[in-house]
Amino acid sequence: MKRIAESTVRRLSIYLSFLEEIGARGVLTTSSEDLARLGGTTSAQVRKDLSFFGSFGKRGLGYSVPELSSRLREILGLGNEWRVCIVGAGKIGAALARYAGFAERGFLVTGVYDSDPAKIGRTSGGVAVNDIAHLERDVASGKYQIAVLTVPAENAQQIVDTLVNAGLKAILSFAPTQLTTPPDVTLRTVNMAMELEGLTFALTNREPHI
Amino acid sequence: MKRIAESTVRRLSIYLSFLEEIGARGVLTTSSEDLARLGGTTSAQVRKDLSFFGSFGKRGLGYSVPELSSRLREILGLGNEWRVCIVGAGKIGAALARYAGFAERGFLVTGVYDSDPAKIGRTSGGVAVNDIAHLERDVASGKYQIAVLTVPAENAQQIVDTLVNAGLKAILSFAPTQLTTPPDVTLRTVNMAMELEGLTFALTNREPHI
DNA sequence: CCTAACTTGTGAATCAATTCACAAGCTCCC
DNA sequence: GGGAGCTTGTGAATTGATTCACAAGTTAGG
Repeated sequence: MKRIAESTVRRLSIYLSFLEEIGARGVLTTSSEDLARLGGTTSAQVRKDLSFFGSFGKRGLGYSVPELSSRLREILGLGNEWRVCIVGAGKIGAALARYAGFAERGFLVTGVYDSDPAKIGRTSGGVAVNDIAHLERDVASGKYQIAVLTVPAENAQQIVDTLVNAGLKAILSFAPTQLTTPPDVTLRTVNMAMELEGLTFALTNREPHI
Repeated sequence: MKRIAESTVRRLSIYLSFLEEIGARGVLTTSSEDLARLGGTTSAQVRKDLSFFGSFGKRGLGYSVPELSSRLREILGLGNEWRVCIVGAGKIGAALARYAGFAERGFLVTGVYDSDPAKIGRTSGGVAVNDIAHLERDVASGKYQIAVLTVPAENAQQIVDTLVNAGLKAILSFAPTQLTTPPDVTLRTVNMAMELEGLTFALTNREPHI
């Protein structure tokens, strides 16, 4: 299969979330035009995005909401459940561990890891906190498919290396630093300071008014 | 000034964070090659990114670390402090309110808002929680330049509309839904479910092995 | 002062993503 | 059955971002 752009995958997520919303309201069919309006893009973009994966609509009619939902869930790999661990039992780690949105989408947080002896053995966001010394062993044994990193920037790369060594293939990092992984390991980074800087850039460099 | 791509702005943030790191270690000059290596890009990309804003280096020599840092801080609008409010005093809101990374960069969280009477009057992440009924008034009076939204998807668009009405120009949303703003209001969205779906897409659609 | 060794800044070329535009297919209704 | 009215799927065209490649500037050393 041809390489799919990250922007396309992000839009598929958006389409799916709308399909589920209108599906829950009982809507049975929709069109690329509807999906575009709700997702802030164009109908041609929607059709092009979907066309990378097949042809799911009916000309003249549009798309079946349940069918397209189910196809997108399949494409996005949401058919089965995913076991997730959170590394770093700080405030953000705890908030994520109990974030309901994860469970709804089939992401099960089944372990939290930290290096602080004061936290090990307690729970964080309803999940037991384990000693980070066991992380490599647990990942290697296949206990998790995805790791979420909420650790300080200083430790992040070393933990990534440990996870990669143990065979993990997918990491979501909240550490405010640039990380590197081998090409077969997917890494996504959410950097809040960077997002805010995007805003202050816009505030600073905007035309005074139109 | 010509329109700057969002990807360029993100890279400027990365360059700045490296410049500050090596600057703190006493390094005085660097090159586009160094910045590229650390930031996971190419030296031509670094030079092109910088060229949109001026010419900050010396041929044959490279860039002065303190000077380029200061130029980038200026470009990104980090010269002054920014007053930020957090709307939604849940777990994530509280974690963000006390996130040290914000203060370090000049982002001051000076107010938290919520609609839950049980939370109003208490503190969240060390900041007083106000009644969301006062949000519009406070924004309109210029108390904040940036709002961070950590509210459920259902309420998010309505709060965005309130903020826009009150004259706010920059919003960072953690609500898992697509939001719309007028063109003169900058909105960035961080959607954790979407990030995880990017990972499962990769896990599901990857070549078995090379 | 002149050459060698670097590194920037930037047009031109390439590569990637988005938009256009239209043939083809489907449904409904007369 | 046939035409009107939609909407998809997709090559072609366009727009946008990245990479190339090299002239021009800088330093160091003899």
